[in-house]
Amino acid sequence: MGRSPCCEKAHTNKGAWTKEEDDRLIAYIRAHGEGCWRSLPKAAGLLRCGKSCRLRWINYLRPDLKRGNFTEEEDELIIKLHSLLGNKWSLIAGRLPGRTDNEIKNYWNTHIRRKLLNRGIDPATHRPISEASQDVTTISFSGAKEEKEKISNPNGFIHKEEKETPVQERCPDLNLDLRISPPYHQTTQPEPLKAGGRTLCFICSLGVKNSKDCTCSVGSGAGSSSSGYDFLGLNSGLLDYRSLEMK
DNA sequence: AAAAAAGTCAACCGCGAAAGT
DNA sequence: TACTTTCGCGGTTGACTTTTT
Repeated sequence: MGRSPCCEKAHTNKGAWTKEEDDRLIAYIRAHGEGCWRSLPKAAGLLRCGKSCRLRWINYLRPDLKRGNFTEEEDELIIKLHSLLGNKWSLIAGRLPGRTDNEIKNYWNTHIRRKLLNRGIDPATHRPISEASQDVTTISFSGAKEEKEKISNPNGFIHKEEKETPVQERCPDLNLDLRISPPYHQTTQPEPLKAGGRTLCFICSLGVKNSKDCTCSVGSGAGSSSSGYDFLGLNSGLLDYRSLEMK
């Protein structure tokens, strides 16, 4: 079987977009809106695959993009959100108007990681590096472990003992590769989060705008991300970690 | 001034989930 | 229910720029 390609690769351009291609894409989306990305290139007269068009539009051409340097407030928000959500860049981007997941991901990898390391904080675990290297080991999740090993052994050398001795994780709080739900059987609808005196469903608590999965009707229209809700309970401490079950 | 190294970021790739049939 | 198609996401690459030697 296998997955069919999203477009005919033989007849598509790759690499950097030209001004003309940008103009065509902008003009088409202005006229017809964002729609079927698969058919868009042909309809717009572009020799690009739909995926490429989507990416170009979302990450670069969208009129509501901010661009420019990140502010200190944005930095701190990204760090906070990353500590809660991990590498869920699209969710993080959803909380930063005008920023894209790709932009935030790049910014994290180039700036914030270093910034946290300079502060002595492990960017993977958001804990002090000294603590992380002493007694915290992520069990059986290679990505997180490799990250830790990189931090504690910057030259890449890994001690055999460290590598082979499983150590119980002391504070397994925010490794979002895990189901961070306690043994918990939900027989009825989970109690929604409350923020600012209003009730939020899980979808809205993550800042997902206009989701069809929204059960509280807050996410649509004027009430969502721009209204100053305390998403994730960052400010109010209302975060219910059971609601952050990721996988 | 030139070469090498490091940093940046747009774009690509492959996968999983959702939607459609 | 099974299969196919499309979309969206996160990881990675590589071209380009900037800084250092």
